[in-house]
Amino acid sequence: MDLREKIIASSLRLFSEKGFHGVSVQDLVNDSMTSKGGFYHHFSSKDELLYVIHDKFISYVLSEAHSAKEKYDRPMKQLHEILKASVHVFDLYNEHITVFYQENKYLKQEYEEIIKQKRNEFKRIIYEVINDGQQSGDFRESLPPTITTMSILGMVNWTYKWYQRDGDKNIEQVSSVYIDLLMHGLLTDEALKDYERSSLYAELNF
Amino acid sequence: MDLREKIIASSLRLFSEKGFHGVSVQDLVNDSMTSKGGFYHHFSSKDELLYVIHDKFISYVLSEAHSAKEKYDRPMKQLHEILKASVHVFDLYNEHITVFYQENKYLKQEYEEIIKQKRNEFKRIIYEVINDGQQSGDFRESLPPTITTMSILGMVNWTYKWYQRDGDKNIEQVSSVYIDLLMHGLLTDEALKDYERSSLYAELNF
DNA sequence: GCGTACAGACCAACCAGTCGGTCTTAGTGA
DNA sequence: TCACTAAGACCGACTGGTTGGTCTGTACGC
Repeated sequence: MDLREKIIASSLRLFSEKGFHGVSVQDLVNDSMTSKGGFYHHFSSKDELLYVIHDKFISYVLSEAHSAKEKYDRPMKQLHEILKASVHVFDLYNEHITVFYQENKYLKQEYEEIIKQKRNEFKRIIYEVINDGQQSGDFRESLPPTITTMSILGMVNWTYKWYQRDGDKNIEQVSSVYIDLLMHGLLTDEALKDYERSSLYAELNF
Repeated sequence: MDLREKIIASSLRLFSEKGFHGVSVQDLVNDSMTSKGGFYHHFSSKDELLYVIHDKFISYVLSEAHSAKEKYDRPMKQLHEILKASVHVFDLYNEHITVFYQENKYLKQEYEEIIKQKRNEFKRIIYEVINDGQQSGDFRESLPPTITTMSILGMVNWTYKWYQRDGDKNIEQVSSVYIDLLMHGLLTDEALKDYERSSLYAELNF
């Protein structure tokens, strides 16, 4: 692991524990066993480091969401796959996500705009699936798609506040509950029957 | 409005906009048109001000949740009422909540413990309703109550990230969607029929 | 000998909190 | 009624400590 990665690893641990403002560049430098010079050789500022962490996570979750969506044609199945993949990311990038949601207020405007765009794209993917699903008859039409999108995002994103890798529930159990709850919540009676007959339902892990 | 309230009002606006660390005591003092002396006459530290904001919100939401729960005996109806009341608080205390969830990492330990206790009590109320409802047959038993509780909390709490008082959706529409989604997600087929026949369902505002 | 990777002393800016002081108001006693 | 006192409310210059970032080096591979 080179120095740049060591600094990022230290910052992830320290930022997610004490917050961006609770950790000084000197703390970072001590923890990763380098120096101020070393730090500023790799990053132009403390703010850039914060941006790098943000971008690494959001870019990853975005690519996962895209490929999950492309895997199926039917909205019901797309949603299943997107939920599964997005929640799984919380297992891999738990610390990135904690920093992402805790400290995004402190991103400098130039960085903020790049991140915002990617975050909106993620939102758009889910919105489209909901919308398509209402048109195709998978999802109940009485649900307004904007609020529904935010409900789903809330349920999923909140995971970072309480989920622990070494807790008594694993991430597949978590995503199974989200999927089960949301499928019952969203699907029409007929689509729900289809869903419960499908292989996707069978592989849920309670 | 006395000076203490003016300082709190300024801090709510500035903290929720720029974050706790993005606002200095001097900024606060300028905005509320007082002085360092005035500030420290009313608050022992910047941290105490942060605590006061936290406590005001969490104490309110807790009392609302308690009285919502006491209003009915049947878990299904208790949940309906708790969701409605909790989401409504987001309309009243939007700025408090933003500060609460954004800056709770930076609460000093002495304050943190008081807040944590109240937050856990809120969690416990929902957990109990879910648990009671599974025993009474209102809620599907295949859902693990812990993860289910956190799913609900996530959906509700995330509201602060996107809801705007002057947006095109009002808070009753938001809570109606949450309630509709969750009732379909949680209730057994029979309980759902009961629910849709009830007056609570009739008053939902889509 | 030249560019890249890193070291660490140093600095200017900022910030939470202090402290000596003023102004207002309420109470008291003659 | 008025002089005096005490206390609470508020003021703002000042301080000690911390922090992000800079700058002058140095070691080393090519």
